[in-house]
Amino acid sequence: MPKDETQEKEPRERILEAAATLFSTKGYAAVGVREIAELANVNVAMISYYFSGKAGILKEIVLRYFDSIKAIYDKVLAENYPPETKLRKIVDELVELMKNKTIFCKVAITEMPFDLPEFADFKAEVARRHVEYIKLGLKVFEIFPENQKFSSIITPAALSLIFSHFLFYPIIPKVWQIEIDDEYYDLYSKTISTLLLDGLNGVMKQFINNKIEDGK
Amino acid sequence: MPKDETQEKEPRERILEAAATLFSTKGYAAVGVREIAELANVNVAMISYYFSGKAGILKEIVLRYFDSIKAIYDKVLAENYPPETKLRKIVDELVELMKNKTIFCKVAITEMPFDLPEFADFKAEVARRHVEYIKLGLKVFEIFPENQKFSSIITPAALSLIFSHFLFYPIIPKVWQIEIDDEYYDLYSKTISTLLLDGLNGVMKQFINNKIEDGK
DNA sequence: GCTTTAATCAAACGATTGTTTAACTATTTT
DNA sequence: AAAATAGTTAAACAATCGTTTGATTAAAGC
Repeated sequence: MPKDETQEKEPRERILEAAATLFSTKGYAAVGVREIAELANVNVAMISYYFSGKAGILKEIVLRYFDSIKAIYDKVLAENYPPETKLRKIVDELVELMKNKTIFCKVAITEMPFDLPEFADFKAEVARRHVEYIKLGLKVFEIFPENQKFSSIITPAALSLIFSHFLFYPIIPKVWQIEIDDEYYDLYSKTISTLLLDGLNGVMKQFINNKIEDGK
Repeated sequence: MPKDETQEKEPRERILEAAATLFSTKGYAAVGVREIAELANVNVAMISYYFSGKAGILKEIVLRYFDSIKAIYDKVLAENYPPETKLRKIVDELVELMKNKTIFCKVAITEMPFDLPEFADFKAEVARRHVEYIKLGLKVFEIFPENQKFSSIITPAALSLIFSHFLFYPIIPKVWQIEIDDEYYDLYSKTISTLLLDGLNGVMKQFINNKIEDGK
């Protein structure tokens, strides 16, 4: 059997994929650089060489994730559909993204809740860059365009709703005896879309009622 | 100023709270035992003495979280309300739980997606113990009592929806300029309840339609 | 008051952490 | 072909990891 190393991806990409795989199952902090290097089939020093440190890998993973999100966002918003259709398309695209880039998405999402000093500036910058986008989106979808509190509740709710499957992933096959295939993800996408859209409709009604009660 | 050490909680509890605080912000794997001991104002050896290791702390945190969930579950299920009211009460109680035990809940939830070897058996056991409960709940709430796939989608969706605020917590104040107080949590609880209930109603309709399409 | 048990401590354990160094090979550039 | 750059390596770096040891103090049992 000839060595297929020539057909292997470049070292930098191998490191990124190996790291994403390990981060997604064990979490960023629980993974050592030697473990990554071994899985990527490179020398440990290559991590600092290409990413100037372990933290650099996570930063690139998170950036790639946000770029994917942005691409979906731009694509759907450019189309000329009614708000509800746009929202359903967004959900479909996000589920599709997670199917194709599962480990990258899972890493970006599961590391969000944590506040490590070495990522403080990075996170602030990433958050800043995406604020306008989130707000623009809420305006396009015609969801509480002017209410800060509702936005701060709805946006995380929608995102964690869409990604819920991946947050609970290692638990799900242990609890329910189901086969997770393309058919399952179709049902998943459709169900989450409906849950989100019908739910948002209800919240909109509640929002309007609250306004009336407040005498506005 | 006299030393108030006598009024301090017992060492074991201090360790638990210090660890929960640190785990919730930095994640389990990123926190060292010396950091915990320092914050708890105890000697490092006390961690192994009381919890037989760092992993023991996380196990107790997770167990306490599940006990709280179970208590809420038992309480609401024992009451005689229609399914929708029960579900809304569950959400209210869960939000209340998160307000009072924020760091414990956040730790239990944020560590769920990870699979560390030292917790493999523990997680399997915890999952096993709660399968019957989840299934019983879906039956009581009259939500797809017999459909495995829908259950496996809806249950994680509902949970991550309810807990979404805490998953995104460090991000939220950076993106939206809002004051997070009791009033905010009231709105949060009401909004999430509506989103979930109206969303579930929509999914139920979809479920019934699918059955008809399948010719059942 | 003696003995036993529980609790706490500083110190050291070996293992592992992320990163850097300096030598080396391979590839480009000139 | 010579020089320069890029890529890769094993080894060592200091720092930190979680845990254990053995001594010491405090509390409880009799």
